[in-house]
Amino acid sequence: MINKDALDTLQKCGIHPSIQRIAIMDYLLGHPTHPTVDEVYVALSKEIPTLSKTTVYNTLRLFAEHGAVLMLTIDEKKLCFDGVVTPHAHFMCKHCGRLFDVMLPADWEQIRPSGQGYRVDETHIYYKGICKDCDIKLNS
Amino acid sequence: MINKDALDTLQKCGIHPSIQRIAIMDYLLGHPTHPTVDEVYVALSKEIPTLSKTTVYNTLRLFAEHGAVLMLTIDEKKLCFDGVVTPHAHFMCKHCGRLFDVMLPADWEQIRPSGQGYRVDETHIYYKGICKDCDIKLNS
DNA sequence: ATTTGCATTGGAAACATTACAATTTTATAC
DNA sequence: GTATAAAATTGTAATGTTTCCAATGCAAAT
Repeated sequence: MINKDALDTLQKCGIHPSIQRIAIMDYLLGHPTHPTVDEVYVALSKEIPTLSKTTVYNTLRLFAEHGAVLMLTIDEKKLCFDGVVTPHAHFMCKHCGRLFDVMLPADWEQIRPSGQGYRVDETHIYYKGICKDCDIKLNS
Repeated sequence: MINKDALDTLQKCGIHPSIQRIAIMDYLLGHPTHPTVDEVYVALSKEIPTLSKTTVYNTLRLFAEHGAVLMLTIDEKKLCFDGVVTPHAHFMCKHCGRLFDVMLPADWEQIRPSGQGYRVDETHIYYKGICKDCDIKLNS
């Protein structure tokens, strides 16, 4: 049952399930490539021909508001979504544009701005540079 | 001479100065509030009535490419610019939307993606939550 | 079966960003 | 200082993305 995880995630986050919502969550969980709204829309249009892009926008925003997905604003040209919500950081290759998940030391989330009265809900860490593949290509 | 710092910055970054470029850099240095393209444009239109928004776009992109300013993609609704390029982190208040500068944790440079062959050029750290002012307002 | 309240749809509108050709400004050479 | 070439700026048009909204569809509750 491929949709089981998707449904579980929605329920755990208090999001009312629907065909579209399950399909979108399922797509995110099955494609950990940080897709954009358009990528999700194009891919799912095949299974759900009536799917509206507005629904994808609404649904992904809803998911993000409920903490069911992460909204990534790393690349200024495109907004990406990540179905993996366990704490991790990202690396964006400035050459190929791909976005990678990276592990960080276990305690990095404890690092906080101190003494200014900020109530921190989310910590975001990302890096930009050149990935391994592109580094090899560029040096050959 | 208010424009001295702006001119110095441009020259240090190898950017050919012009009236518009100096004014835009001067504005960023004098307004550490992380303005958007539009805010810069509206503010500077008063002094330079012929200023084109295209110029503001081109100039800020040029600055960012030369490392003269930081492009901040923290808020998905708006792209902001920061004239302070010394390493620091940011805090965005989800209630009032303001963006604050915060000190980086002392050991931020230790926190790196390790062993995956990534060549890291930039490190970005930011937090989201509720700022002191809004926290007080919300609890009263 | 009817009502009520969300969710979805699709087209239109709003908005942000970029492309480009014309113009102006600045730099360089004479 | 003038002529020439190069670069920067401008304004409009084009593009692309995101949101709005009214109509429709669906599902749970009575």
